Amino acid sequence: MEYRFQEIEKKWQHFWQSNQTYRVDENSTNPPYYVLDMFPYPSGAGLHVGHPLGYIASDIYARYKKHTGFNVLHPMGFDSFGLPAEQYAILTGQHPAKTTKENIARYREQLDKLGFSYDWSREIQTSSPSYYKWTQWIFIQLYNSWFNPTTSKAEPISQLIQFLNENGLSSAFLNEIPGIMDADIKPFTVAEWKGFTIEQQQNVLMNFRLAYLGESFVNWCPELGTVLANDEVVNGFSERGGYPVERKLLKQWSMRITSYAQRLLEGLDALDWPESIKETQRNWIGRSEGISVRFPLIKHEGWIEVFTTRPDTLYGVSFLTIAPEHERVSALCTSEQLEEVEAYIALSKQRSERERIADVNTISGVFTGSYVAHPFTKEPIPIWIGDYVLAGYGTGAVMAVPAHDERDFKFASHFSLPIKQVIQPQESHDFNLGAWTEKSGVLINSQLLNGLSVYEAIQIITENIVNEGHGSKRINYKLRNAVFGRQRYWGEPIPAYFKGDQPYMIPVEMLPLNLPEVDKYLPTEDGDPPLGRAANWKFQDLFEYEKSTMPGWAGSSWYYLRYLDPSNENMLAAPDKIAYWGSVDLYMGGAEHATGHLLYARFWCKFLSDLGIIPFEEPFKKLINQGMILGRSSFVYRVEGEQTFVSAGLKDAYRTTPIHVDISLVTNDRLNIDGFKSWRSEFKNAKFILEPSGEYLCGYEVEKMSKSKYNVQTPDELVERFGADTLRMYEMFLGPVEQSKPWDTKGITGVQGFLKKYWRLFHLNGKFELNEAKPSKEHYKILHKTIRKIREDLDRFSFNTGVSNFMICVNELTESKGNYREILEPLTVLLAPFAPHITEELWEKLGNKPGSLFNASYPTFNPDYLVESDYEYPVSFNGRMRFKISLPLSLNTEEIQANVLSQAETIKWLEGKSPKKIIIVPGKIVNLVI
RNA sequence: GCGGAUGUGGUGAAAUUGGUAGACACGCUAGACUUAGGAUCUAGUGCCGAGAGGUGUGCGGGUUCGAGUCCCUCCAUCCGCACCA
Repeated sequence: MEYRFQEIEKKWQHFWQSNQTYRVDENSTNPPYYVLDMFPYPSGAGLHVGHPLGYIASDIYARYKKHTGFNVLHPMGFDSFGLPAEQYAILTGQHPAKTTKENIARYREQLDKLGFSYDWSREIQTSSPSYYKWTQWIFIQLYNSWFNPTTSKAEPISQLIQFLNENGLSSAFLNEIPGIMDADIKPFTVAEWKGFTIEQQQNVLMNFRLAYLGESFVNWCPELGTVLANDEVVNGFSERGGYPVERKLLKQWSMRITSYAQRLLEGLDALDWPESIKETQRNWIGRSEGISVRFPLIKHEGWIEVFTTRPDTLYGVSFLTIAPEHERVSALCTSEQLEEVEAYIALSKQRSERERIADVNTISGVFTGSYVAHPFTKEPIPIWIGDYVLAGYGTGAVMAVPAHDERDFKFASHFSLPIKQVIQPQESHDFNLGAWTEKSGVLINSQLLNGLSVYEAIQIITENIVNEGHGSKRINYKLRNAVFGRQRYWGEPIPAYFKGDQPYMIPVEMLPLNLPEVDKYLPTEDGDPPLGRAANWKFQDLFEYEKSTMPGWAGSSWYYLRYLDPSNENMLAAPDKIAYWGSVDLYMGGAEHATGHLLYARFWCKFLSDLGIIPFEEPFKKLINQGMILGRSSFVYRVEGEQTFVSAGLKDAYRTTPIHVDISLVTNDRLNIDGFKSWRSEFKNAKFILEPSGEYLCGYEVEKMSKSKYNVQTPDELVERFGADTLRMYEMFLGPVEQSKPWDTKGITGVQGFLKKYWRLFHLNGKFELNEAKPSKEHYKILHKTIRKIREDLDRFSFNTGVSNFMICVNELTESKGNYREILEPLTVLLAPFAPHITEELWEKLGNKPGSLFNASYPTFNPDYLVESDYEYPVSFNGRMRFKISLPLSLNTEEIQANVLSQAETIKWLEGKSPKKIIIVPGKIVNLVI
């Protein structure tokens, strides 16, 4: 009987759906296990074969866990707010909700065809009000919280108010608070605090809130008409769409993620994540330990504070450089320098972020005319302005030590400023060519530091700076607070309204704040975001609502929690359900979210944990990044000036132009000529120069999958031709999940052949028929060897070798006529996670209850069946294997040696010499050294 | 520049702790069955060599009885960050 995969797959998909086979709840005595895929954004293009790669792997693992006695949560949903749907809406006038709904339906249909074990009763969509109600709720909690530096935790803002009532705000306390460095807030006493107006007090509190409205330089994308977070900007262009991005000073809703910088960094160590992702996050957080040093101004009040990690070079300072945006710039600029400085600042304002990045090597700057005094030598040091200093990092000012910093060196060389050596470098180093930036060498020209190593000098000078009141130790982070408002329509409304300039949160009982209808998805004439078009967009008909919406990452920052209790109307998820399932055990998804989603989700998780809503600090225990699947484009070669196409093997004899051809017309590089002719009218009368075999061979190239390259492979088409089980196994067979690889259908027939062969094991003369006798030891051995390997493979997520091991097993069973019920029944359970449809069918035919396979327990490996009496020893001479000899495993080292030495082969290879040494590892190898 | 990862046949790859390199699959070659199929089966297939044999995991070196695996130098490719003081 033929393996009719289409019939079988349809039958079981229908069965699973109508019987709710994959539904899970908390009423189980089995331990819980949570397997999660990064939910997709439902784009108009649908899924291509790259998307399911991770889904298949996690589905196999989830099913495996289920078979081995876990209560497995394996949900799926859609990240359904976002720019593409809105861009499409602007073009067509169609409501984004409509296209989103259609796209979700299409995705769902494609996913269903692949036989995933998702519990769809838990489906969530970030754009549905019942979901974003809780996204808004979390936002309000963030607004009502601050980060207490003493406890390193988020606490209610009411506790801060109480603290300020009792203590006021000291500069020491202010210094300790991570994340508010860039805010302009001054210390005050209790009396001053109490004397503030309510508005003044609120303005102070705004500097502490974890979700806050603040003025800062933001990434503004004019084309998209919205601000973007740092991770949404790639090399000065928007990640979505690739439009230019500018710096702009704007009042914006932001997230004080920098408060959590230290905890986000520390938390990484314990995570079972790929090293590259952890490293990327560490890099993005960018912790650096150093000291801030105050250089007193000459002829002005106060000082310039710089941040440095190299205080050992303090005696090598020859000038200070401050950022063009530095707050003291205009005050410090003397009248002689005014014109030049103003011109420079105007120029650097004009330069977009993109230009600055593209133009790193151009050195520009200007002298302010003012000086500071060196804290120890009291020598005057000129203050320069340079745009290589970033306003947003450290103090926006650096002490320039040209001899030991590459950028300072270039700046000094360009403007002929002094270069003062304070570390004796390696002899070979030439100061005409560049700075000595190594942290090695002996200090010179540095008074009390002379003769010390760099490390010692850092310790001593730091102590002196602190003791003499010139500065304090400081830790800086590259991580910036994340801009949270988007001037777009298709996102969660920010649940705030305004009385005058003061924002207020709407009461949580009134959530959700529904996304209003608008006539157009464009900004208003006054430049307000699209929500400005909504009729009466006012709280209680009086106070204007916030018009920005939340960014794409808002909904995805906590969705893993909603799956635990998706329809709860009273809280984001019930505490007992959160306690039962816990955090995600296995998270599967792409590496492109390293600094976006994965960092924000960790931030919100820590916040919710501080609030006591969840009992864990990290959302995802183990993370696996599935690799990208690249497209494999096919080409035909048109002879120049003709409608003649020459096969790839013969093309070098002609002058040809390669043309992309739709990969659906190509099988194993062979062109479907008739299909090609009717593909496009211009090829209707095409002529062909064929290979001697009579075939037309196409050339190929590996590129990104894209419509314009005709290399997009949809899973639907392959499911149609080969079946879902074949596609599932083939995607796994391609190679390790973590690895990127080109898509190539070449090998898929091999996997299909395997399933056919497996199917044939159960059939004799076209009928389902098994050998009911007791299997031989040999057959048990085949089975148990496979059980062991498959379990090992699954435990280390090595799905590709798993598929291979199934092939080996079926090959061996076929060869040895091992069609015993006692062998094939456990094998069917073993294979079920990989190929759920064919195994369900055979499971039923074996006489089991339909649909019960999912709950069957996984076969266990019995070592007794693998006990061997003999072993084929490889015998090596000088490490090179020459021949094999089968010996009983019971032999000891001496007996093995005696046996090997008596072999004719051994005598031949010894060539009359006697071995210097004989290494024998029983059960492993024999090696003779001659 | 800094950080991470990866280099193995014609191709995708395997080799979990140092112990038979290339499992499994594609492709290719030859053959069988065949009114032909994108079907199935058999044999072969790293490279050089007629063979004996030699040689072989990016290059060069080291440790070891033994290295794809450990150590050092270099090269290439991919990814991330990048004027971060």
